[in-house]
Amino acid sequence: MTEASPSAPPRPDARPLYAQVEAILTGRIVGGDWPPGHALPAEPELAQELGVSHGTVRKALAALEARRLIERRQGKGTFVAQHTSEQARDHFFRVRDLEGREANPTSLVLSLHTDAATPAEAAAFALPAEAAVHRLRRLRLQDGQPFLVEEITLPAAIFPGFTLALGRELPDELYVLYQRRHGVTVVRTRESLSALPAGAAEADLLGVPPGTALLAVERRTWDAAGRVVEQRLSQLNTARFRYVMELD
Amino acid sequence: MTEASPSAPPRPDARPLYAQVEAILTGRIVGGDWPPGHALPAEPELAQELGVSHGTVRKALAALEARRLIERRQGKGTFVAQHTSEQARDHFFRVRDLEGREANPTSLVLSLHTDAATPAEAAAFALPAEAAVHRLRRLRLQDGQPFLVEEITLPAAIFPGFTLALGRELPDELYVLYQRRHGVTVVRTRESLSALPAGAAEADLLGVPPGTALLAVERRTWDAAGRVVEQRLSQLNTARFRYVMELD
DNA sequence: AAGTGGTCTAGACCACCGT
DNA sequence: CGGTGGTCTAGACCACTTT
Repeated sequence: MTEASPSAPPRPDARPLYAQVEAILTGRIVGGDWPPGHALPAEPELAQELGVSHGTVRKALAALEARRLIERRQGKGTFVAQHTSEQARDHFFRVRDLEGREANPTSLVLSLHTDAATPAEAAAFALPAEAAVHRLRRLRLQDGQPFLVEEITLPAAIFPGFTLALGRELPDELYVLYQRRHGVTVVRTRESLSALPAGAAEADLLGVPPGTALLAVERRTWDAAGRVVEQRLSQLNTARFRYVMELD
Repeated sequence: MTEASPSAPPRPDARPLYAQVEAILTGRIVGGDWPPGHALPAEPELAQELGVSHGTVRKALAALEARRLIERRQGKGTFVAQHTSEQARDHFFRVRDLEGREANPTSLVLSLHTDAATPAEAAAFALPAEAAVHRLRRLRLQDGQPFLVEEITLPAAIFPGFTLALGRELPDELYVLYQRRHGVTVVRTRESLSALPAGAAEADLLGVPPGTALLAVERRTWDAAGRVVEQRLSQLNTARFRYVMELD
């Protein structure tokens, strides 16, 4: 830790100590020193190693917990967060049925191939022009009924050799797979919602008349290192499901 | 504060001290002991009055700040939150233009009258059957162009004598008005989004062809005391504006 | 019993704001 | 300058989990 001695003259580090500790621990987690599920050192141990007090370590850990990078369990320890299907769906998948219950959909992969990024995609991902991206198109169904079409774009540089079995159901949430297979921990998304009439292809897939009003969700996704790691366009038939948001 | 003496036998209060302090302060704020904008006692003063340490008071205040019930300003003091137009819009109004800039709309009141709650409304507001509710219909415009129609329902018991000048622009966000004129502090909303074709009346108001896909937002609103204080249905033309959501 | 995270205290010092 | 909130420490004790 930077010295806090009374005579240190210029700029040790303008941020408070707990913020510095938070940054150090964030770096170790996103850098892979401690993989998902791994236990962090105990609080007194961290305090001694970093040369700060117990309380300062706890304040940093509280911030990491709020960002969902770690999980703390009394009596057991502190662990790097594992993305589980339930957590990922609960947190980032805002679709609920008309009674407010969470959807529990299955996924059908329609296509997956790799090609050159459009200029807009290259800009969004901060990639060179025409860098390789994977494009995934899938249909999500509840009780055998399709209700959501998604087109997902991933930079090949971040997801080398990304593969999925076509036409097969996906058991896990995609974000779990990103973490387990590619070390990508999703921590933030930004979504822009609009309403649009169903095109011929989407109408066919969703089993609705062309022109039916659909809810379009354009999502951009960031990982713990602050990189844009995914873009997706989802089109939702809101006859049986809604997009639900709580603000407080 | 409940005694924490080592010999207190049964259940003083299972919650941690800071949670008890938070509950006490919440009660004073929502009860009106300290109106919006009023300064709270200084931290050492609160600590002494409640018989807890400085650190415990600070932890409770941090929770109140996270809930946006108070604002702390270093060197000045801690104040009961004032809803300002900017804050209310920023936090609860998720509409942005296509470049991500915040909309800065004006409002046109189309109608305002009082009648009997529907059974669904009575249930939502926990009111007796056919209790009085105010119904407000308004149009929101940006640069003179309408883009949003809203129907707002308020329980008359919570908003006695609610009035607005018809056909006039509203300078302030409604939630500011709820707090200033009726002592209602909005702290939470839940929104359910769907896509639907524009009806004849909405199409006419928004200047779009009937059947145009609109984004429908059904909002339910709670105040700091946990009461449902508002329901509204907003219909948004997403040609120029989007509903934007950040999750992390 | 030992080790973990969770709570609480008492006190020091700093950064900012007003007079 | 005195008063405010913000940071940091050292240590005590509690609650929970595992051995």
